[in-house]
Amino acid sequence: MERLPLYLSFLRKSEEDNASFASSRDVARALDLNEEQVRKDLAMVSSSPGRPGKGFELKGLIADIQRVMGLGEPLEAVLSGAGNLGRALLGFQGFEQCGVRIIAAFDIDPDLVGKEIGGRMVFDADRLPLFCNNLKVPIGIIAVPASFARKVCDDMVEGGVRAIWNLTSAHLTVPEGVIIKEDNPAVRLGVIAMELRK
Amino acid sequence: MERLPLYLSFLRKSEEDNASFASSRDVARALDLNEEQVRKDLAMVSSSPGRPGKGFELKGLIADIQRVMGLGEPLEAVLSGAGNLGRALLGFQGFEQCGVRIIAAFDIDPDLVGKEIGGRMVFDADRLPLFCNNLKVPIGIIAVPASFARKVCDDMVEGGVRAIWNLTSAHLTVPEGVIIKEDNPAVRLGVIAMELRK
DNA sequence: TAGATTGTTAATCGATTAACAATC
DNA sequence: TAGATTGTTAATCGATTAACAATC
Repeated sequence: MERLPLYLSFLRKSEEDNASFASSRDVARALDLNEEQVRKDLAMVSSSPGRPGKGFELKGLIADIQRVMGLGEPLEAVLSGAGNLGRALLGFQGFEQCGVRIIAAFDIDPDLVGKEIGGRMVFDADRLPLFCNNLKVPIGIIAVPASFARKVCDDMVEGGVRAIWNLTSAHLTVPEGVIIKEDNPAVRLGVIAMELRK
Repeated sequence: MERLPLYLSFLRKSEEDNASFASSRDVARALDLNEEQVRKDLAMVSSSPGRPGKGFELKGLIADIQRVMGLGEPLEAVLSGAGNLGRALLGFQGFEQCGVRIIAAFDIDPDLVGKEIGGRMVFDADRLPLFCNNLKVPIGIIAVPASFARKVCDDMVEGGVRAIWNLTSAHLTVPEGVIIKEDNPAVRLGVIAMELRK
């Protein structure tokens, strides 16, 4: 699944170069992947079979990947925490390309509440549960200091959010049925360091 | 490997609570992991065997994990890009706990160069290769706009950096022997969205 | 001795890689 | 027909999970 966005961006680039077919080998080389793996992935998502000797028809393949990724109708997300990390996310281009749109931010800092950052309004953190409930927001992003993560997570669950992306160093437990993905930056960098030491 | 920091933080907490032993089950429950998996992990890193009926001795286990993670002598890292994301990383507590210390930041913005952020100096981006070479910095972090990522990556390789953490949406190819880890935020959030759609 | 928890060995699983016949 | 590339089937691999005898 995590390779789909990579495929998509490469295939779009190829299309701009006026190509009309792409072979697994082309894709694999451009993205430093295994050719067989790419072939298998593309066969999974493609609705029409690839043409032996030529590859996959670009237009159809791009449409298929977009369909699988749910593009065109991005899922909405709220962001809690409008500090440096939150602002970085609000400024990030590319979420829409991956099927997600951040529609609002929340913070407890009165100086930030009411401001607009990257085109999105910052609301008072207290209003997060009601906001999510009313708008049926399915995704929550936690970008607050670790000590507030537990509270924010609870608020999101209360608001009916179905998936949470936790960027803090706090470990969060959520009720059954809620998806949580923890991306602790320190852990990710730490793994690189450990690989280096070996 | 990515579980080691989690173990460490839980074990430290236990130690503060005046416990002297921790069983695999205790750890597994606290971190929502499989008991057998935890046992296997701990057996891997622990220099002294666990005590059947009691668990692992906290003090020794903590020391062992720290040793494996290389704590006490964190690896040094440079950060390229002192925008919102860069500043978030500079403010992040917890990298040291994972064996890495960011020692300097680099940016092309003259308004930022010469400033200090989170106790680290911001240097002109041009000076990155020389800086890394002189100080034998092993790790580089890329937090610039995607369009600059290729150039920054080349600079880091030129500077002798041996591992790169790429936080942009650009796909980077590096020479053999250099470790690269790509954490495209849009991809990570996109995967969550795809899981949600299923 | 009894109970809890370990370490080890085997089974399972999903993902990746390899091999090769099918086909445009 | 020949060549390139596909789709499929089997082999490999690493990680996780399960089972159970060993032991403090």
